Amino acid sequence: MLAKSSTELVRQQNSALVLSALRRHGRLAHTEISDATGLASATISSITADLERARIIEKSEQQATVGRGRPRVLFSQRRNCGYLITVIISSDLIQYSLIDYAGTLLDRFSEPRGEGGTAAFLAAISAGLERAVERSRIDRGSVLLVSVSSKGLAHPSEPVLVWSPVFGSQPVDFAAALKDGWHAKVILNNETLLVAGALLERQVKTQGGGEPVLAALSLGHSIGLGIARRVAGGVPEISAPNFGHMLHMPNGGLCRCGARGCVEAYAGFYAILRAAFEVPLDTIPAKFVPVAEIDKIAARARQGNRMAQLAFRNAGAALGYGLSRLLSLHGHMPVFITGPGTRYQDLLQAGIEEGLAQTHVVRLGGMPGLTVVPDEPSLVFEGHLNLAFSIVDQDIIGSRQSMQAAGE
Amino acid sequence: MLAKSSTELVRQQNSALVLSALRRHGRLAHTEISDATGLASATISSITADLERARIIEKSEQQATVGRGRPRVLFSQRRNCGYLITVIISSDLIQYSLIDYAGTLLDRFSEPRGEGGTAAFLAAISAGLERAVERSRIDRGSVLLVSVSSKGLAHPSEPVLVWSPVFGSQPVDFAAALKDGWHAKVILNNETLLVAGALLERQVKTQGGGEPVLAALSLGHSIGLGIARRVAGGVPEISAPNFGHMLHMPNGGLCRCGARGCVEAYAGFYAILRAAFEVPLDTIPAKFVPVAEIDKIAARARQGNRMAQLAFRNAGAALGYGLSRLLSLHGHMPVFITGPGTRYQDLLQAGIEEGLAQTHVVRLGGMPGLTVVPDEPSLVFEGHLNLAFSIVDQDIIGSRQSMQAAGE
DNA sequence: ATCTAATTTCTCGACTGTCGAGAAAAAAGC
DNA sequence: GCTTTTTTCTCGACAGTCGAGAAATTAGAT
Repeated sequence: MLAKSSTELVRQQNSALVLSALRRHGRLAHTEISDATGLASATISSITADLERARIIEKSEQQATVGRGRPRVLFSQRRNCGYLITVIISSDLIQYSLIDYAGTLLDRFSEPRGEGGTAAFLAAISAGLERAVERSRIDRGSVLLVSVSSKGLAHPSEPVLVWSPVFGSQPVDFAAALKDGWHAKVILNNETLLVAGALLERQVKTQGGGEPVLAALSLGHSIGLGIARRVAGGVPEISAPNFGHMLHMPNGGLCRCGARGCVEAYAGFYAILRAAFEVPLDTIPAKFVPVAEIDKIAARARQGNRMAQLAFRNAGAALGYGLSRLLSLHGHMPVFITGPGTRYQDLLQAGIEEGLAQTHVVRLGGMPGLTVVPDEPSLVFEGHLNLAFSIVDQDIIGSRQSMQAAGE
Repeated sequence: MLAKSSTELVRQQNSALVLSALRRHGRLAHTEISDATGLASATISSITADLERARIIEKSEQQATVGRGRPRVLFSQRRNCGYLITVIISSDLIQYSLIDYAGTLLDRFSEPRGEGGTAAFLAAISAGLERAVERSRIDRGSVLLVSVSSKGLAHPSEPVLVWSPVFGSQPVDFAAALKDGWHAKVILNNETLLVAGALLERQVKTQGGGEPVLAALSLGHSIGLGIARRVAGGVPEISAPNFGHMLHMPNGGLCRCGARGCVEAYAGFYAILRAAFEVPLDTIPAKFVPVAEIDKIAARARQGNRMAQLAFRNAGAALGYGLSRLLSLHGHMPVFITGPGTRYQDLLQAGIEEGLAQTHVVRLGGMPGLTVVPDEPSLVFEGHLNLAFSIVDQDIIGSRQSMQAAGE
């Protein structure tokens, strides 16, 4: 069923539009907002007045005026309107970042990821969040959103990790990490989903468009994939399919997930290690492989060692076949490769292309663009900010009380 | 970028809401529309008055009033507001249906699909369309939409068949089938996409909800797949990925598409034939296999013939592995199996389940629901109507002239 | 035959929103 | 000090939704 519309929703939508223009371009003047949003000047006056009264945005201190005419009044988000904490979970560390409403990074620290079960893990995160607010002397209640990312499968609507390399199918509910005194909403997303979102937003910013859809492939100990698509409504649609554990080969090598023949069981770091040393494919996979170990194999491969070369080539082929299936089921799209595994791109490339080349989609639409994007951590952080602020802004605008009561 | 909103769009949205309620439930009274849409009674008055003035809806002739109180006034679409033609292309026939704006089928006929290239094909369709309007003495100009369906890959936005079993990658632009005097828009969709859309709408109607996503799998000479998803906005999102030509097995059997190892090259009718007779897998596939031929193989399989059994089982496995990949990349969802191939479900089932069972998604989310839905043709037609009328209604409402000028 | 209750449709005024035009503000140049 | 230029702000017109209650119309009671 379609949703009904009303004049209030119109104002909400257009307020969101103003706020998102401010996010994208930073400080803007009245006229600039009007240009960016397409709304009439009078409408901008009305909306900015509302937002200012609600203490969501503020007029920046005057900067040196340039050119003649009435000086511009720049608007920007009120820094202490609220805060955002991002929690980036990787295999060995948990990184916490505190960001104010204007998007400025206030604090960042990492803590080693301890051993133990999900309870201990959640307790550690809970402590980390407490530490984050205490270090900056910020009221817990003013944290609007905690944005968590991890590898693995996130529940589509709840902040629950449905499957992860570390805890398997034992669910982890991050909502439980917030104790009393916190009012923040908690969201959880797959890491590579955020990367895909960040890449799409970068495209919008630089080319003002470009292809409307892309995939991000993260190579490392595990294999991550995110898809981002610009869709009619305006809000991009991002998802993180279970690519790493899609079937590559029936009855194939044993994977960390317990299944057989997953893509990861051929292309993950542990799989490359296994293949290079000709360990039987049903060997229980290594919990963790230091990058140095794979570097050694890569060095041998680059020196001509056949077995090492084959390990990378097969890994590439698993990825290529997997990508060909991705393109078959999601349509043709460019692929951006990121993660620690990109340093072996020279050894993987041939296999990837071989795997891709056979399929009908590729024969029809051509080889998809394969671009290596090295700096995964900043993409993840960017993705966090994009997604988190769009949610925070939506929530703030949605709660009409804040817009009206604050005006008293 | 988000889209800007305005009060006019609000009216558009709500008018569409009223029209879609009318589509779903048939004739409705003022109060019923209000209940169905959630709009205030006064708003319904205003909108229905507009639509009536624009000659889009009309008050039905009074029917026997029941119960006391002021008698209801029922609204329904004005039949001759415009017409819709559906063109359903199958391997041997082309079926034309003429439907009025109220959704009543006025005429239907089929013509054999001739030989020849794309030009001859388009000319035949052009003639078929002419015949459709002439038989019912309808003005070409009052046909609002021609909705075409076919197997194969449709262009995402244009009515162009990008790949089809018959014409291969030679594109067919159905817009060219309309000559002078026609103002209709032409849309083209994959047949199984329409099936998926129809199944989703049926779920909405009966259960008022149910799972928000499903897949339709059509088994026949070729393999079709459609995905339908209820999404926040209200308009369902339907797509037809290139499932049949997704890679099933690297360097596998030759497919009609020219690639090797496609799902279809193992699960299509010609593939079952090839496997049952132990013809080498790189044999050029048969253009067309009569169902009777496959029936014979099925009979032999049911009588215990090993080779025939294996042919079906391998076909099932190709489908099962393919579906497991679908679930990996699109999330867990129930699958509805349709098409002529459903009559061999008993022989395919085991293979399908075997192929599905191995994967991570299935181990996590359980075996997906597999439901056989026999009557594919009516699903296709239903899908045509759903999609076509939602577009027609949108267009009619969108063209503001019709709403205002008609009031003179 | 008339009155009352029930039910539905229609209308009015209040409210919220967008927009265009032009007034007001404020700095730079002459 | 006046003019030009540029930006912001304000006003009134217009479009839309909503709640309340009036108007319409029938069934049943008296």
